[in-house]
Amino acid sequence: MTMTDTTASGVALWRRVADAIERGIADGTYPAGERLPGEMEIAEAYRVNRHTVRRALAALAERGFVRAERGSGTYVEAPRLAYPLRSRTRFSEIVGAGGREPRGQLISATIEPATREFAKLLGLKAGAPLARIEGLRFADQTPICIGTTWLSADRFPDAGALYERMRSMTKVLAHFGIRDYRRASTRVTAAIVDAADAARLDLDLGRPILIVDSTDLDGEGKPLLTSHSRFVAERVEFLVENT
Amino acid sequence: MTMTDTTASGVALWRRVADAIERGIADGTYPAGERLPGEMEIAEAYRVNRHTVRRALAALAERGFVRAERGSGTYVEAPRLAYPLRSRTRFSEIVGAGGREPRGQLISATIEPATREFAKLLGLKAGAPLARIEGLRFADQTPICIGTTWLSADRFPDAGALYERMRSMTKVLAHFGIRDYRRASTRVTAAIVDAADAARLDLDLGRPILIVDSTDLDGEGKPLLTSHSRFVAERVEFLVENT
DNA sequence: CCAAGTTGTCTACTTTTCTAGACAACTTGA
DNA sequence: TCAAGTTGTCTAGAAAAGTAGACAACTTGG
Repeated sequence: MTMTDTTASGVALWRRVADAIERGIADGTYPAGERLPGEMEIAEAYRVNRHTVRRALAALAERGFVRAERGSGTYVEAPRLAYPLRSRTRFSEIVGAGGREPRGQLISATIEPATREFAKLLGLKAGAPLARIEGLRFADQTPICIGTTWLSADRFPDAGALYERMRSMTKVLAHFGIRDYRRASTRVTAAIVDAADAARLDLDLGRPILIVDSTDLDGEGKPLLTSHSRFVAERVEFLVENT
Repeated sequence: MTMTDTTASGVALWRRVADAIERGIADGTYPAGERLPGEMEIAEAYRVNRHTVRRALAALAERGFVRAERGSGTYVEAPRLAYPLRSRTRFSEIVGAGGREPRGQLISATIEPATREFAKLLGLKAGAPLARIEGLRFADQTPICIGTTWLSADRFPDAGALYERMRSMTKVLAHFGIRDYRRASTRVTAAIVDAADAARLDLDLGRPILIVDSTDLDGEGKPLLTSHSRFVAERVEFLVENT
């Protein structure tokens, strides 16, 4: 594509460059995490001044599509995943709705006795066996979040193994005959990623994460599971329904 | 809407004004044929210089959306209906595809004996009874064309009454079990509208029309009907598939 | 450490867009 | 016929967008 466009389109040059680059990001020409061509190179490609390219990149950076690193280059940030926080929130559905491929990967599955806190959350006795399932979730190849889920090991035997096979908590619950469940509470905070999560999320140290603590209820309103998820802040944006 | 837009959007002021007016035309704020507010009035409404408004109107005029008349005002030209001329050409489908509501209205339905010419076209004997159906077709409230259709009165009894009820030739044919048919020949010419058509098409005298003569065949390749349509030139543009 | 290459920032200039005002040419309705 | 209101066309200037070049600050790889 060249910018040898004599048509007075009424769209600024820098905007056309920005749009072109954004298309390149969306269609995979510039994959997430990759380095864009240098400003000079882009300027030559579009036959435009370097400052015009900088204007375009600044606009893209503002929107979170790219990130400039002095002395190194400008890098593609995966477009943020629009993540609605509703009572019926399913990772796989949300990612799929965004036209991306959801994937889950088991990190660990253990059984541990319920603390008083978890027991209260899940309506169990303290010390009751809990399955603790930790999973890494992707949209396409991009890690989006790490989620730790606790649920009754008595009610859901072998939940960890099932998750490993099915790669989706929704499917695990369906396996136990639970066709529908809903979000009872959602709490959102932010923090700096710790080293373990940073490595798994392919994230630099010192970067922010969004933390979502939630509890889901089954059809009768009984607590089903509770989870603690850490989202890469720069890869998602939560949409809160204000009804 | 005001243009008190401090966001550096990268879209020229005149373009935003033009887009706003175009939306107004599309959504009926400025109905086809109506006079737009004066340039000064538009300029004040959008808090913009009159020359900027003129730039916007010039762009719209170039695209055929409006027509300026010195001393009088600027008038809305209905956006031209993109009308592909294919082997499978259905008025209702084409108009519907353009997001507009197709409508047919019967003008007259008579039975007349086939002239030698029509007999040859339709593969009938000279003098065989022909249904002659004249209809006015709209896209939304805008008259687009008047079509006169001839078809065998023996094969399609009461075609006129059916058309009056169904308001679509496609549906009339479907009623006789004809699920598909295709355009055999299409001939396009132009002329000046006559008084009778001008009145029905809500068109000034002296304005041009596009004349389409066509014959449709059924699945076995036998002639089904032939028609003579007069399109308001300024309301359609034909798209010819160059394969 | 150094050289090459990158982004960040500054000044200066040109070109285009937008604003401002005046007046001509024309239409409309009283 | 005339006055009011419209679009068409000038000139002029201010504001914004784009170009051009230089150099600083920084990263990377040898």
